[in-house]
Amino acid sequence: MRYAGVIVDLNAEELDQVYTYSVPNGMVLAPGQRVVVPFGPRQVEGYVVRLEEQCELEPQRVKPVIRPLEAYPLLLPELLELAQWMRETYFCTLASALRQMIPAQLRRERVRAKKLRMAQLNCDEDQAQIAIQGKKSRAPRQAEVLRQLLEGARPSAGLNGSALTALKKQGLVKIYEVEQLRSPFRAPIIRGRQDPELTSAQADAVREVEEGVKRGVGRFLLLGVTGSGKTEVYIRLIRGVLQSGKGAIVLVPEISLTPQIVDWFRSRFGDCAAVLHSRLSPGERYDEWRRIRRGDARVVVGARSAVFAPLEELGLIVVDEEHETSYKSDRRPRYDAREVAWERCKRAGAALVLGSATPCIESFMRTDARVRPENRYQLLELSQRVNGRPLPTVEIVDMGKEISRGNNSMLSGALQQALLECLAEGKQSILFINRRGYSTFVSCRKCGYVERCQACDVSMIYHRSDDMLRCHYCGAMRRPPKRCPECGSVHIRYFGIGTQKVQEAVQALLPGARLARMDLDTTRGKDGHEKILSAFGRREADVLIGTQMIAKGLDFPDVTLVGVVAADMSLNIPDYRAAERTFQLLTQVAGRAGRAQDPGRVIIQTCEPDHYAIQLAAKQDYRAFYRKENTLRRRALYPPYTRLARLLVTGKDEEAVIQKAQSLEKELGDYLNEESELKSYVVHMRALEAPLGMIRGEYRWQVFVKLYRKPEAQQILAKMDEFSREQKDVRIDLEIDPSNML
DNA sequence: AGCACGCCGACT
DNA sequence: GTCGGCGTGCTC
Repeated sequence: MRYAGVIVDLNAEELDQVYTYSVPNGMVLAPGQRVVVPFGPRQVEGYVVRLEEQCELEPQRVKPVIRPLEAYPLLLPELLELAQWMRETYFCTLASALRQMIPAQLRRERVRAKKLRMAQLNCDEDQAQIAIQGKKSRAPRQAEVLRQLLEGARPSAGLNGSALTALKKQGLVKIYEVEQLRSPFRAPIIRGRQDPELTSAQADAVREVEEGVKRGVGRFLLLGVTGSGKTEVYIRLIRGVLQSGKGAIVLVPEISLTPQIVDWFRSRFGDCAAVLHSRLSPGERYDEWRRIRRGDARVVVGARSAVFAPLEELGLIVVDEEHETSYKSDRRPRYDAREVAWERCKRAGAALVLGSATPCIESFMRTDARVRPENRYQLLELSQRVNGRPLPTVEIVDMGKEISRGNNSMLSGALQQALLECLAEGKQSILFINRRGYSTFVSCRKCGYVERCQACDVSMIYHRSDDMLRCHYCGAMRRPPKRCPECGSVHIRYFGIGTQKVQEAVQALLPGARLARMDLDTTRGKDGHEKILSAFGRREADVLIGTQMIAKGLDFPDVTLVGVVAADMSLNIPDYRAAERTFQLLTQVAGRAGRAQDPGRVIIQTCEPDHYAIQLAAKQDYRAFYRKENTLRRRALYPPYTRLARLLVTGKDEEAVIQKAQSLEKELGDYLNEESELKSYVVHMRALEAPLGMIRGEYRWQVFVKLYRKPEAQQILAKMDEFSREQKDVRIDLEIDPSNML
């Protein structure tokens, strides 16, 4: 008798164990295969994790496997191991880790392979000829089908009809089905695009990775200024991996997975490339996944979850723009794709390359020679733009001085001048506003009253298009007041900077210019994002005005001017990463300018011209920023020197939320007193109202725990996770080093 | 996670 | 009397 160890596909703590089933005679199973098993009074899907000859349980307790769901194992052994690691690291059930590794629609059989019915002759040509003659008058459809099959064509009609069934019955044809893959690629492949010659710095980086891999070094951080050609390094590394018969995964932030990027990868790797992202239809996603699983596609480009792509022989994982927050999952399990990538690479003997112009502080710290070798990243550097194009010149404009000079416009004299020149020269410009929302709020000039959303406790934003105030968080709408609700004054002022106000100011300055605006409002439709960018790329607009979302993306060769309207907006939010975010944003934005022949010009407007994040972004000096920021983090005991864990308590009942947060603090304190050796790993602990005390009508409190980064501290995190389990009245969510502290 | 069982209150 | 609310226990 054979037995199968099965993880049932139910996400509950009590069920997070291996159940043993007997394998009926004649059923062939392998680890990684999905099965249907009886479970209590019903049937559930499960994953076979191991096969055994022996079974410790009494025979009457063991039930047989009902059937396999597929004829082959969906999960590779390597991914089964990875799921085990995720369970321990992210405190999730094995079932929920395994769920990340297959297309979601596959569960409960909501998606199937698309089958194409095919027919082939089951007799020799002479017999077919005789049959055609015999059927010509009595069964013309059958004769036609046979004739087409004889010519080697797929019968054009009647593949599902009675003619074919009749032929099959007579034994003249065989009917079979093949899996038809739904390809998500729209454009035909443009083949034969030549790989360009590498610069010497690019070639060095490629060589260093290849040599490092031979010496057993597995992790690399590619620090490359914007426009230095990191992608070409990735491509060359992938070519090497393919040559050795292995495959590669390229992770990119979801926002950069545009059809252009996808087509571009296709043009370099042809059918060998597969793409996995959220905009694929369930069928497309399943079929791309199948192409990878079957080994037909060996280069996978995708967002976060593509780190689980079922490539059997993995040689390389690339994480592009590694500082992006989207690599951390915002749902349970809250995995970090960069960590998962490394664990997977270790098991597969593959190399991991993280690339960015502005790596996150945590990552860059690991390039330090003092870091233990098993945790260290080897640093690779591309410090020049390709073709020796200069970095754009960056000017910082002090907006405080502008106001004291009497310029109340949101566009400084320098920026106005530059916009005029840029338009006169027939070039394009980009204006960047780095925070929707925080901008156009309504306030009273007399008493300072600001209109706020009652449900979310943030200032409401004025939208000129429909003359309404909107809440950025819950979408609530209200008419702006004519008089101040506090003091009755009529001096209501629309304060701040939004994309619409900038658009109006620019239109007034450049009446003939064509403007395009890009923010959450104008990109709402399907591919809205895409449409605006490609229109701008086709030069259908002279000035592009937008938020965050234009900081990344494609090269626009005709853009010679980039203006940052208010650089300090993201600087003053209560988050220890505010300076890092601002630096990253400004550096990325500045990199948009002057990517072709013309030197670029960047103008940064700010009220804090001396802030190091702004100064060093202007100089595009990542290393200096790193040194400064690293020192501050060490002094203030912030990550990477510590770990921040927070239990976020949310709920509609304010009293219950506050009480729960405070009792959590107490329970955790009691636990630490019991396990006194753990206490020394805690820097401090506090229950506080969250910076955004209310969102969508729910109150928010948090218990913050700052821990030293020691393996022993994991126990404290496990305890906190235990506290975060199902509660009534409130919801509790454990986040570790949250990417958003609000 | 989801189903059976069981114990209580409210009704055709 | 019976229907159905949801707390409790169990699943190889």
